[in-house]
Amino acid sequence: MSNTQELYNPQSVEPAVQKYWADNHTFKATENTTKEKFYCLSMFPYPSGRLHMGHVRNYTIGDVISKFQRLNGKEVMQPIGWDSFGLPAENAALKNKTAPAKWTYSNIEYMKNQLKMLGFGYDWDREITTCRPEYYKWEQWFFTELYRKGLVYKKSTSVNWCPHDQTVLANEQVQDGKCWRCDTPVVRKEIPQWFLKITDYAEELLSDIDKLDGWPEMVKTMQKNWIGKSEGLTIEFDIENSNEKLEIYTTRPDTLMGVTYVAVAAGHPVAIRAAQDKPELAEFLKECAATKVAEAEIATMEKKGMATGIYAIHPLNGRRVPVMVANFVLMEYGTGAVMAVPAHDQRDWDFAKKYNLDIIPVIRPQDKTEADVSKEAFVEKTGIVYNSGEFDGLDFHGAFNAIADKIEKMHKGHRTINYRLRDWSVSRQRYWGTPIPMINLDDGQVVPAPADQIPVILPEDVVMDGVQSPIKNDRSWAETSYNGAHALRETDTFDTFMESSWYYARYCCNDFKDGMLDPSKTGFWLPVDQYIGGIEHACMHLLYARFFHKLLRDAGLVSCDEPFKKLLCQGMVLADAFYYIADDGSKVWISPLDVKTTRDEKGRIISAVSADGHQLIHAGMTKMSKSKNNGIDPQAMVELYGADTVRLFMMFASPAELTLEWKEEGVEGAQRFLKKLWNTVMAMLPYKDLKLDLNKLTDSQKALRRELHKTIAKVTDDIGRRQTFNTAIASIMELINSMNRSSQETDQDKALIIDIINHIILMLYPITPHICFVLWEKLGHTTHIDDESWPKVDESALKADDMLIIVQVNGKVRSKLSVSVTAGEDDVKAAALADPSVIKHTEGKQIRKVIYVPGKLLNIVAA
RNA sequence: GCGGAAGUGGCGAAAUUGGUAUACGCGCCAGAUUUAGGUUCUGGUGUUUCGGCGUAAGGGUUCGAGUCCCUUCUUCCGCACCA
Repeated sequence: MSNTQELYNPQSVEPAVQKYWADNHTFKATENTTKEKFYCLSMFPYPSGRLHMGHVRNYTIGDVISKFQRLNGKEVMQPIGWDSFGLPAENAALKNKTAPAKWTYSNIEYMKNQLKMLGFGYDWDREITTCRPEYYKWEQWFFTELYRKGLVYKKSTSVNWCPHDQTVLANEQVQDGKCWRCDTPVVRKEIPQWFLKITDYAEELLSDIDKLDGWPEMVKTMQKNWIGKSEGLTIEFDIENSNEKLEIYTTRPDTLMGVTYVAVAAGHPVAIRAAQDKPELAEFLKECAATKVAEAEIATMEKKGMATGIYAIHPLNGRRVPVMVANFVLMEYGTGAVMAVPAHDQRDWDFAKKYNLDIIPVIRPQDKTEADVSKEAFVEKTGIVYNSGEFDGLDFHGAFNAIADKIEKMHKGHRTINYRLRDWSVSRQRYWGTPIPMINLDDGQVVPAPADQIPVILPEDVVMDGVQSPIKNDRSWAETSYNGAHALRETDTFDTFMESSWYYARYCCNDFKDGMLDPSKTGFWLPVDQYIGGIEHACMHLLYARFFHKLLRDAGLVSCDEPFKKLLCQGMVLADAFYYIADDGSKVWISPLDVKTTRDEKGRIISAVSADGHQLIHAGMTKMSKSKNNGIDPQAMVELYGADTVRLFMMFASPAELTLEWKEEGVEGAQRFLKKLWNTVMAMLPYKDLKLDLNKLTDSQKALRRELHKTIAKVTDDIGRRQTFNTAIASIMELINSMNRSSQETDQDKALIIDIINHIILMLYPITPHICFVLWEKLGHTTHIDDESWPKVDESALKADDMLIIVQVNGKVRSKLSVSVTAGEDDVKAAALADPSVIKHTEGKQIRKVIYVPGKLLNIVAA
C-alpha cells in the first residue's frame, strides 16, 4: 500500500454524508402515488437522557430495512418521535430540582443529535412528541368520544398504597413490600379508576391474530394466552341462612360433584361481612391486603386462608361446604370467588391438605376404578366421572354438557365464555401524563370535558414535592365550569400506553390540525409494513395498539383492521460484567471498558484485572445495566469507531431476534473489515473504468462471477425475506475472501473485481451507508448511491457445468464426487460405486438400497 | 406459579424444506513485516488411542436427526402502575 493513499476516516466521512442527507431532505416521505409505499417503524424511545445500546440496535435494524426497501424502489416512510410522558421524568425532576417538562425537552434535544450521528434515515418533518398538547389533545378528544360510545366506565380497583405518604405507588416503586421513599409497608387499597372496555374487543383481538402472517409465532401465542379465552360455567351457590348468593366461574364443571369448599378474595363482600364479628378474620383480611398488586407476587407467595364460618350450599347435592378466604383469589378476576375441587386441582389440593378440608375424587383414570389422590391431585381431563350419581360414566365433554344443562334448567347458572383479559385501567394518580378530560360536577355527576375545554392543558412549570402530583396539590388547576355551573376537573392522568397506542397513525399526518387523523393520509400509509421493537412488548403495548387501531377504525379514522403487518422483535444487548468484593463485603462493579483480561491457549479468560489493580470476578454476560456498571455508551463508541462500524457490528454479531453480546474485539473486527474494504477500493480505483466483456470470461472468472450472483441472491433473500442480517454480511465477507484469492493479472480480472466491488457497496449500503456513499462517489458514479437500485441476479451467471454429490455409506460421508450437471441417477451411482473409499466401506457387504437426492446426495445402505 | 423462548468449538454464531455439523467473525497458536509494542499480511485451530466420537442430558422415529416425537435439566423474557 502506498503512503499517499487516502486512509479510512469515519470521523470525517460520516458528518459530511449526514450533512448531505439533511441538506437534500433525502429521507423525506411523500404520498408519492407512482411508487409502492413502505412504512417502516421502530418503537419510539422514552427520552431518558441518552440513547442506550438497545435503542441503537432497534433503530439500526429499522434503518437497514428502510434503506433496503428504498433501493428496491419503494416510497419509504421512516418516522421517529418521543414517548415523552412517564414516571422517570418525575423522579429525575425531583433529583435534579427541575420540572419534568424541562428535563424531558432537553433530553429530546440531546438524543436527537445522537440519532443523527448514527445516520438513521428519518423523516424529521414527521417528528412527534407525545407530551405536547398538539398530540395529546386528540387523545383527550378521542377518549370523550369513546365515553359517548359507552366504551369507558369507572370502577374501583386495587392499587399499591403507601399509608405514610398517602399516595399510590407503581409496582416499580414497591421494593420488598415497602415504599421506596419512606420504607413504610405498602398495602392494597381500592380506589375508583377509569377503564376502557378492551374486553368488548376480546373476541376480535383473538380471532384477528390469525390474520397476522408477518408476526412471529411466539408473539401470537403469547397474545392468545394473554387474552385467554375459556369456555365454562357460571354457577350460583346459595349461602346458608342468607338470601345472598355466591357466584363462581369454572372451566371444569365435570368436577362439580367434588367441590368441598368455596374460596373468596379478601375484598369479597361475603368476607368483609364475615369479618365484622370475627376479629381474627379481620386481622387476616388486613394481612391479605399487605401484598403488592402483581400477579407474579401473588402466584408465588405462600398460600394462606381462613374459614369465614359461613357455609355455602352445593347446588346439585346440597352439601354444606365451608366458605374460605384465600390470599390467592383476586377480586379483579371474574367474580372474586372460586369453587374448590381439591381432588382434581393441585392448588386446591395443597390448600385442602393445609387446612384439613375434604378431598373427594370424582374423576378416575379410564383404566382404574378409583383415582389415587392421596399424594397429589388427579388433574387430567381424560378421565371418567364417578362418585357423581347420575353423571357417573361420562367423559369430560359429556359431563360438562350434562352438568351445564342441569344447572341451566335449575336456573342456578349458565354457560359462559370467559376471557383472562381484563379491561384496561387507564387512570394514573401521577402528574406527568395526559390529563383525563373528565369533569366532576358539584352534584356528583361526572361528564366528559366539552370540546371547547380540550385540550385540558397540563401545566409544565411546576415544582415536584416527590409525593403528590402538582395538579392534585393545586386546587385552582382543577377549578372549572360546566354549563355555567362550578365543577372540578379529574386530576388523574392517562396510562402512558395510551400515547403509544396510536402514535404510529399520527405519523401519517403529524401536522393535521382539523382532527385526530387525516383518513386520506392514514389510508395511504397504513398499515405499518414493518414494526420493530423489543419482545417485552409482546402482550401489553402490542395488544393495546391493536385495540386502539380497531377503535380508530370504528371511528372512521383508519381503514384497515390491523396496524402492523410485519413484526420483528429484537433481542437484548448484553455486556461482560466484572466485580470484586470490597472490604465491607459489597460488590464493586467495574466497567468492562476498564478491565484487562488474560487468556489461555484456548482463548478462555483466565484472569481479569481492573485499571487500579484489583483481581476481578467475571459475572458473565448480562443485560447492560447501571447496577452492574456494564452499560456501553453508544455515543462514545460512535466517536471512537464511527457509526458504520457500530452498525455493522450490531447487525453481524448475532441474528436480530437473539441477544447481542457487546464485545470490543468484535467491534474492532467490524472496523477492520471496513478498513480493508476501503483500502481495496482505493487500490482498485485506477481500474474503475475497465469494462467487463462477458463473452470472454475464463473458467475461473466465470466461477468468481457465479459466486457474486449467488451472493446477490442470498443477500437479497436474507435481508428482504429472512431478516437474517448476520448471514447476509457473512456471505458478503465470503465473497470478498474469494475475490482476494482470485487472479488479478489481466484487465478482465480487474474489470471483474471492479464489478464485484460495485455490487458489494450497493449491498452494504443499508448497513454501512456512510462509507458506501463515499466509495460510490469515488468509483466515479455520477448519481448518488441513495438513488441507485438494488442489484439484480443474472440467472445466466449462476449456471455451472459440474455439481457436487455427497456420497454416504450407511449415512456416513465417505466421498464427494464432482459430476456433470447432466449426470443422472445411474451415472452418479456408477461413479460412487467405483470410488475407492466407497469400495472400502462396502467390501464384503450386500448393498440393500441406494437413496439418491438429485444433485445433492447419494446414500448407499449396505449390511 | 402461569405464559413464551433459548441451549451447537475457547467465544458470538452458520447449517433456509430431515440430506457434507461448525460457514463468517472473534480469540488463540505459528510465521512474515516492523527498532520494539501495536498495525498489517500468510497459515493453522472440535476431539481422538486415527477405528471413530461429537449439536444440554436420556430415550424414540428414519436409509439419514442440530432439525421431528417423548422425558428431564439449565438459562433468559413477560405477568396488567417501568417504558
